[in-house]
Amino acid sequence: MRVRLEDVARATGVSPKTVSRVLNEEPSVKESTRQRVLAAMEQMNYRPSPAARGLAGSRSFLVAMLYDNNDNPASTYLAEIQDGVLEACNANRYSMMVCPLRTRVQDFIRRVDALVADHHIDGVIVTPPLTDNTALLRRLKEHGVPHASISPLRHEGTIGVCMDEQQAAKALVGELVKLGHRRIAHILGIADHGASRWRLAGYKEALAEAGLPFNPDYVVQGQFTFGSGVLAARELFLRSTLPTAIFAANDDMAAGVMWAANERGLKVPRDLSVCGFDDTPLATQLWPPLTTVRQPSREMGKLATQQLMEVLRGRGEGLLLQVPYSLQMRESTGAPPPAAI
Amino acid sequence: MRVRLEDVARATGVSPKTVSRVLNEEPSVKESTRQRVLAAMEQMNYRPSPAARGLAGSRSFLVAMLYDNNDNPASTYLAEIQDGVLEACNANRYSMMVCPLRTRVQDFIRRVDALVADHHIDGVIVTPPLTDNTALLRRLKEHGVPHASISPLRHEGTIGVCMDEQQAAKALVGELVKLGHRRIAHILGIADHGASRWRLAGYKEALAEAGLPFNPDYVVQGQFTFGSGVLAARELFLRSTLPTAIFAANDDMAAGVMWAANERGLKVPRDLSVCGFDDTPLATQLWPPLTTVRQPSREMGKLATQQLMEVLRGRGEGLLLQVPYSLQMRESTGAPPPAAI
DNA sequence: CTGCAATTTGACAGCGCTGTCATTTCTGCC
DNA sequence: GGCAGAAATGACAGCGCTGTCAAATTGCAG
Repeated sequence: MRVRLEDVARATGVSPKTVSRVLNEEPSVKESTRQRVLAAMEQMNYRPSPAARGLAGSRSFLVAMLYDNNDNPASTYLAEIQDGVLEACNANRYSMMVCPLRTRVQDFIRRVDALVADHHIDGVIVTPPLTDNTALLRRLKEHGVPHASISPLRHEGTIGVCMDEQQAAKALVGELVKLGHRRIAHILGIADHGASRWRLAGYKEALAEAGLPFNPDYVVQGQFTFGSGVLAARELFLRSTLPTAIFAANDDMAAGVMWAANERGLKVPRDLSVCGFDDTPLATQLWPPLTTVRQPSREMGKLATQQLMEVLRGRGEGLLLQVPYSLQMRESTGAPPPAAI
Repeated sequence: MRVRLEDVARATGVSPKTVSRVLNEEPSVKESTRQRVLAAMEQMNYRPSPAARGLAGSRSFLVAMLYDNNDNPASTYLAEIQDGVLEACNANRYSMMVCPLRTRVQDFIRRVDALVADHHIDGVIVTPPLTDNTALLRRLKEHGVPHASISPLRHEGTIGVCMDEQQAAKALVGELVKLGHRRIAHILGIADHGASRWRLAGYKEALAEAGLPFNPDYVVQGQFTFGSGVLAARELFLRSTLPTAIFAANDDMAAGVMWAANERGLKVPRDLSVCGFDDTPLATQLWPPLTTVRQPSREMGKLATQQLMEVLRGRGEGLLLQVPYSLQMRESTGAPPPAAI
């Protein structure tokens, strides 16, 4: 029926344990033996049973991807990350489970316990904003489960992948300045998300560098959602002097700004320049196409997972990689209206 | 260390096998015994080991969600379905794996074999367009793995969930007719997808019912993607007499149509009415908001999974449920330009 | 009460693999 | 050529649960 490790052992003329050693890439197997075993595995189409491995051994070959189910970042962002994580998992013969967490629910840490205890998870991929949830991270540590983070707020002692979002935001706002804008507003993301902080910091930095004043009236709170972008824009439109450009902390909110601009009869970019952050598919589907910062989410999921794999395979400590950003200057930004200068 | 089934047995004063029976909801356990066991499980916080259950028993408590990775429908659509599937799985103490399949690759059926053989998958959720992939379905049958489908083309002998898309499309196009449109174009989805067929059929039916001629020049091929919507619209704009309304087979293509309309300086809905299908988040983020048909994807994922569970639990055959559609008449549709009548 | 079938419970092996520790085989070197 | 030590391999138990089948218990008609 099923080809078992024992069958491979018999076919090769070695003990099951030796086959197990080959399977797990353990040292101290003679090269010639390893080759014979590998050949037999290949020839017999041997596929180890994850259940048996999980039961007998200390590893489950399972990785969980955790994400926040309340303050859900755009689903496209998570979908892309998931895709990358999955690819890296499969390439390393690991399986992936997805695990939405409702951090607002007091009990959410129990879900993590259950996940780790039930499935014997080997490692975890943590996505924003969970990357900065101390209760979660502490619990993972207690369980002894290693994790890799995607865009974590704190960089020390963390592995995974990040992007210099502050620099990117600064560069983006710098471009607005170059276009001639002097009154640039910003829509914040959810308060304690790293993304919000960095993007705000980059915004401030760019203003300072351009010698422009930081005007608190031009900074309004958003929630990373489309709807919050609409509301924030409406609020900005109440200012006695309108901004000539709005930098929203992500694309969804930028889309909301453009929607609100349409609602108010403002033409983008003639009357108002708009830019976002992330370069989700939405960015190029809007009219006019949205100026934004490309964040290679899929790649980031993959890289973070690869770093986790390094740890799981005991090949090292794992690194916090930094991926490059790239500005996507598109048609939603342009020179400010002449009257405004 | 870990609470095992044996520990619960000892605490209750019964044999491990009896505890196992309670765990698996098997019949022929005295009610009083069941209660005592359940109480002990609860009190000791017993959590069965999936690995051990999978190894010893015939069930793995694992469900796989399959999706096509070439002709990828909008990721938001899949993300919503996944969310629903996951919810239903968790509610039934099942775990879910996601499994992208590249059907264009000759070898894709091997991936299915591997999935089923390795993980001993109990059941499968199949999403469009895999729902109609005969090679896949045959293979699942050979493996004896039951599946539930989401929006399958063929309804006979299938369980899962569907929507009367043809009726929905007919109703939607009917609304365009009511608004006064006489020249209504349609952008097709990928040829052999059920969604494409039904939506085209509904379009034709509505035309017939309104006594309008079916004009092949007004039906162009799309691929369900935003970009293909742009191309299709540009093609329609080459017609000597422009259509006054375009019904795209999904929202992404409809967004493409609106983009192309902007590009050509056509104002929606003044010069052109546009509508789509699915009611993805995109629909309300466009300007003007898109008229479309709401498809409750998340709910559909959940319902299909529940039907699968019925089968897995041996409680019946499972049904093919039908969920209701609902028209979302928004601002992308309006009366045709007076000159065009 | 007894006998027999139906109900409820338990003993035991084994699912396919890995951890531990013992054993064998191979080195290099005096 | 023989020996210590390293390298390679194997024997065996057992991970936590369920399937099979046998045993004990119960219910009920006669």
